[in-house]
Amino acid sequence: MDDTRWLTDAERDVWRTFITMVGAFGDHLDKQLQRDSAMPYTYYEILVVLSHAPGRALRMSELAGLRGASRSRLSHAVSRLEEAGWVERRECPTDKRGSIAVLTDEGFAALAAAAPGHVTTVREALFDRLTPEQVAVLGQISVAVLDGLDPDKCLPGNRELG
Amino acid sequence: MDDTRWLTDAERDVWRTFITMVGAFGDHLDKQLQRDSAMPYTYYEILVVLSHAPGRALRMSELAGLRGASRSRLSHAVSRLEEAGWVERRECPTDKRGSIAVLTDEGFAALAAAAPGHVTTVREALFDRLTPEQVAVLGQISVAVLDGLDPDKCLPGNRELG
DNA sequence: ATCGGGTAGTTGAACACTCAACAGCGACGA
DNA sequence: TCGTCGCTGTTGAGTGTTCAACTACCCGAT
Repeated sequence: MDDTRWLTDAERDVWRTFITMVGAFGDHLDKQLQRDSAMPYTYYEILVVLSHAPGRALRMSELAGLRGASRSRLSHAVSRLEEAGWVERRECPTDKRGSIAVLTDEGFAALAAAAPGHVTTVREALFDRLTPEQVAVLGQISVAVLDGLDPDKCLPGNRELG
Repeated sequence: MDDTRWLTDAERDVWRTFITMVGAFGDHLDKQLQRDSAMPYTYYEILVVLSHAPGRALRMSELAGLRGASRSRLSHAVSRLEEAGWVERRECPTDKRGSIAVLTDEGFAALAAAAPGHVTTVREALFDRLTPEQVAVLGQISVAVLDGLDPDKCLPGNRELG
């Protein structure tokens, strides 16, 4: 009664290499940002998204949607970023339920200071190690997998600051 | 004074798609295992590695090395797995500093029960969505990136149970 | 023998994320 | 007007990870 479609040996090799790479790569990214800029990668991404928004401000739920994060997670994160002086909360004028996260000048400066090291890490650990063809295929793979995970969003490109 | 090699537009698109995919895919994996088998993915992997070891037992540091985890993380994790009755700690006969993690029969049963759902999730979310060529390139990419992250290990294949 | 440096593993605090519950507000219909 | 329902955002508890000590032990050198 086992109708599970197990992985072939070749698939298993790819799978284990892939999942190990993803873990090690994520650790590498996080450690660099934590060491050089005292922020975890997820917080960096929040600052990036805010920095691209008009007025460097976004409703909490929009911010959560753009980053694929839960409202709870974002609320906790913004509280931390507020303590650091990088983000402020404002009331939403059109909807009293809402609250708006605004990137402060300090937050933008912290982001600008963190970006070169982060982008360099990404380049050295990823793009410099791949051929242009591999990069192209990686993009196709990512889109294909993402499409399968749900009726998805957050693909529209965010410009600048990697 | 900016000698940072920034990403091109095309690279940035690939990067954002890739990092979003990795996050969403990891969440997907974790949620499935947590929901169906009450364990996080990292614990599943510990059980997998133990199940392949001779006698289903490994020194803590070997286990940590094989899974790319810190000793601290592994120690906490094994404590949890011990509470669940899935792993036991034994003293190491040849080195009194050491301790040995042993997979219990219950732990093996839990792993066997969790494996089909997990493998099915991996297949549906990843392999079923890619062409054989893309899978092959994904393997190459993973090896290339992993090679760059440090004088690496943990590539030797682990057989069975995905 | 024992001293010193390195290794193995554990611990507790701090941090990040999840989950479930909650309060507050908007929108729509009776 | 008044409910009701759904949405927004926050909160606190529980879980997992990291970091920095710390203990206990092995090993090699003097």
